[in-house]
Amino acid sequence: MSLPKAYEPHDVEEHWRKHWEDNHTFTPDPDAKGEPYSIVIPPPNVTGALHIGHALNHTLQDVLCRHARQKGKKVLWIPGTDHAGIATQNVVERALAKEGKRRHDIGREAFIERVWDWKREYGHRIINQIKALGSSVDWTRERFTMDANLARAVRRVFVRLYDEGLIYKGKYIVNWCPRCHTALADDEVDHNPAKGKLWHVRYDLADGSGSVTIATTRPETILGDSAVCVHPEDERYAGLTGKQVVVPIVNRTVPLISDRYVDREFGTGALKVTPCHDPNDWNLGHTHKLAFIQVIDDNGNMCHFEDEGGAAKYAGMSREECRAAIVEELRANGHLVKEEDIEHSVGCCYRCKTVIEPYVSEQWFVATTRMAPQARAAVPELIRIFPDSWMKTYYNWLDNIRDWCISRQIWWGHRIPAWTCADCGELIVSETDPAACPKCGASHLEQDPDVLDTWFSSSLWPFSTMGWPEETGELKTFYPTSVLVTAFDILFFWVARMIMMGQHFMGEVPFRHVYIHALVRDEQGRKMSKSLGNGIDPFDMVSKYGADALRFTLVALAAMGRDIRMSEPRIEGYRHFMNKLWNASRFALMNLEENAVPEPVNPDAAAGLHNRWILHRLEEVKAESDAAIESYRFNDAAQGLYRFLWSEFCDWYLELIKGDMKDDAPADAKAEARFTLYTVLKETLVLLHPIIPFVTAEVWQSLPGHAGEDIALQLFPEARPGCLKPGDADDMIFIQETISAIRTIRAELNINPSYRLTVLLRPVDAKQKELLEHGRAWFMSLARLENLIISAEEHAPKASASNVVRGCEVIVHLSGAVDFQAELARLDKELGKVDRELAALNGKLSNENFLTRAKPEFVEQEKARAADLADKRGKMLALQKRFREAAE
RNA sequence: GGGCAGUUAGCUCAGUUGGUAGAGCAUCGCCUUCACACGGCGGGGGUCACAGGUUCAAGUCCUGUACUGCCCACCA
Repeated sequence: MSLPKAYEPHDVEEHWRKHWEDNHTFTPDPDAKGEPYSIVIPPPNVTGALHIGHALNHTLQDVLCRHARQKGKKVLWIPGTDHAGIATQNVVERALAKEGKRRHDIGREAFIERVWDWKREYGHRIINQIKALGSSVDWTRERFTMDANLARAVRRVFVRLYDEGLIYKGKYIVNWCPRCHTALADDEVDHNPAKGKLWHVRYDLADGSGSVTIATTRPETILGDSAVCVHPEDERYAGLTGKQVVVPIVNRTVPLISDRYVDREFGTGALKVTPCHDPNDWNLGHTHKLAFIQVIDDNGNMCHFEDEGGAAKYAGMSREECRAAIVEELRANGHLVKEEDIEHSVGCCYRCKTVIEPYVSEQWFVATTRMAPQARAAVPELIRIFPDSWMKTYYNWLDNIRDWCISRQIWWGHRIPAWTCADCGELIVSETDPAACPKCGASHLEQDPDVLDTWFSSSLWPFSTMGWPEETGELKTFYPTSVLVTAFDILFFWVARMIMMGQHFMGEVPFRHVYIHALVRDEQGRKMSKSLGNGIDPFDMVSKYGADALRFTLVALAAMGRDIRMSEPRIEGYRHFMNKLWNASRFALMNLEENAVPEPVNPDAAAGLHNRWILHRLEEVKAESDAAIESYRFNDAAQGLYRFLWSEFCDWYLELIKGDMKDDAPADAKAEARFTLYTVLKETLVLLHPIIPFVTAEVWQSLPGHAGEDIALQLFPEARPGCLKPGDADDMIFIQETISAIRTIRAELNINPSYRLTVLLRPVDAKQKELLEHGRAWFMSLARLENLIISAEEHAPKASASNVVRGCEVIVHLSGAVDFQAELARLDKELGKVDRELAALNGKLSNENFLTRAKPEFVEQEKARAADLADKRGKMLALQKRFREAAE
């Protein structure tokens, strides 16, 4: 079987994607043997597109899953998508807007149908993108957060929590988007800096004894004031608390209170309190039992209120109009003391950028304050977070948690399973749609119009996807999942809530590990975003460089706890690695007999030093890459394999066996090299497969004896402890160092690479001599020699260039026009290095404290090094002297 | 304001119990050597942000400073 000269990913990937899907390769049997290993995918927005962050997220999970399969585990990786309430609704609303319609024009049912249409049309796109990356998910278990089964789980959870008092309905001041007509979670509000005005307004004391000046950016809320508040220790206002003040315009008499919340430094140190229209004032209103006066409605307009002081004229105005009008009135009646410019931040709807309005309304809540302690206690005993620096962040959030507002005033999502009886007002919360009021029997029931926050269904994802509330085999086998892989930005919305729900409904945490990976940034370290236009589309990259190149890049850069800076040239660079692997494999195939598995030899007893060396290194690399993946050090795994394959296997091993592969080479040497080549390549392919599944799959099935096989089903190679031979490996490295020394001399003296040199090696002892003799053929080919003399008795000719490697003098005969200057410069440079190192070492060794207090074995090691260097220095000085004489 | 990271070669970054500072890319020189020019061989390049401290020994541990980035809270 022959492979094309350069790796072309496109067809290869297409073939294997289809193969894996058609064969249900990644559908586990829950009853099979083996330890279970499971992951649920963090479901991306169904109508979105995967960005590079998803590509990283999915690639890391895929590495873990493929690796776990290799370790004999039964692996379940569940794919799916999220309905993403507000985001999706917005997308569809925008599409409607193009037809000149708004959602209210077509009505709730028709609108929801439109969203489903949209989902059916665009849901495939994201699924195809997951497939393009090569993710080894179980496609037979694909889930969507609005699936019927998941909807059932949502209702079950809602009703149970309601019955237990952990879900309640209450008035609360929420972040309200007057345009979207929905409450927003705190984290759905963007804080944008804005230029505004700070108006200083005088409030007269009711007893006429003076006044207090407050500062506000929102004078329109004066209409809803129910107190003025100062800091209890503020001398400026000492003695005033407890008095009454008169709110301008409405002439309302309200108390002057004190609270430590007030910042004395800001404005005038006196704060007007509007409990219905500011979250902090809401808290003050409750602690000080103030009046709650609503003056702004759900559209952000001034609503109708009691006509105090003729204020009714403001009703119906927008917030902005009213603000201007009130400022004018204050100016006119002399209450406006000062107007100053101020830079402050304004909360805006994260979808539509409308300024949010704090608004008191009826909402549903989950009492997460009560669920938090148990979720907090799960870390780190039951759940380990990697890297553990995120634990503090997790604790910090849970320690400051507030109840979770779960109702959203939109249409797309899980509708709240609560009904109100139109006749008697009874509130009914039920898993199934009730036919009649259980209290009065009437059938005029109105379902709550709100839907649940998207994260509500997401928080059930680890068990809802496995069929809960049924007691399924999946749940029994695969819950809790092994690890959750996610970016830190949803640690709060999602991870903590999954933990709470898992503990509450499954009696067990939803995952054992949480691996928090990096954020992918651009070359300048900026977050990739659509608005900046600096995003790298992962699928452009896949089509240009192949999925493996993209995956390898992401994995190689995924150092724990650090962001990734991504750029296209980097991916292009790693594509070269795919090609290198491809060509190394081509070389192997050319040197193996077609369709014939090499005759096995005992790898523990290989005769060739090069074979013993590469087998030794293979064992080390196996252990290292295994350990690296198991401890989420993805970059270590990728870089270790990169180095082994390129710098050791290709650069040295393949060159070392070329002699063995010649027709006239001894049969046993050829057989041993072939088998070793075959073994090392095969096992390296398996080690690389979790990171680069496609190219490894393609090469694997072209190997003799593996036609038609799927590398995804191969087990992790067994350890061969008998192959670990550090001494032999070191001997091989000595030969490599010696070859490199000759090459360096050649390059630095500008001797043409094709010119065949004569070299003298003067070994320090018989063992070294024997070793060099063993490597004679390698010296001849890899250093391109005409003649090699290995003898301590032989002396260097005067016209020669030299170096010393582990005491062995390496002497290159120079003939013809010798560039004396070049060689002298080279020797000086080399000696300079030795001198500097030796000086540092001698300094250390003459330090009494070092000799007495450092670990003895370390002192010994340093002494040996010093002796080696001194020996090298002496030899080089002698060689230099001889050369100088020749030069004169 | 509270908290968390980071600062190592031109660039992007590794550096796991303190013990000779590394990789990839880029750069320079030589080479169309029969797997690969998406290649081979070789070279140059770093006061490990700064200042102290602990230690025989600090990129690594401690304290402080500066700068950068992020998270949380607040901005009446």
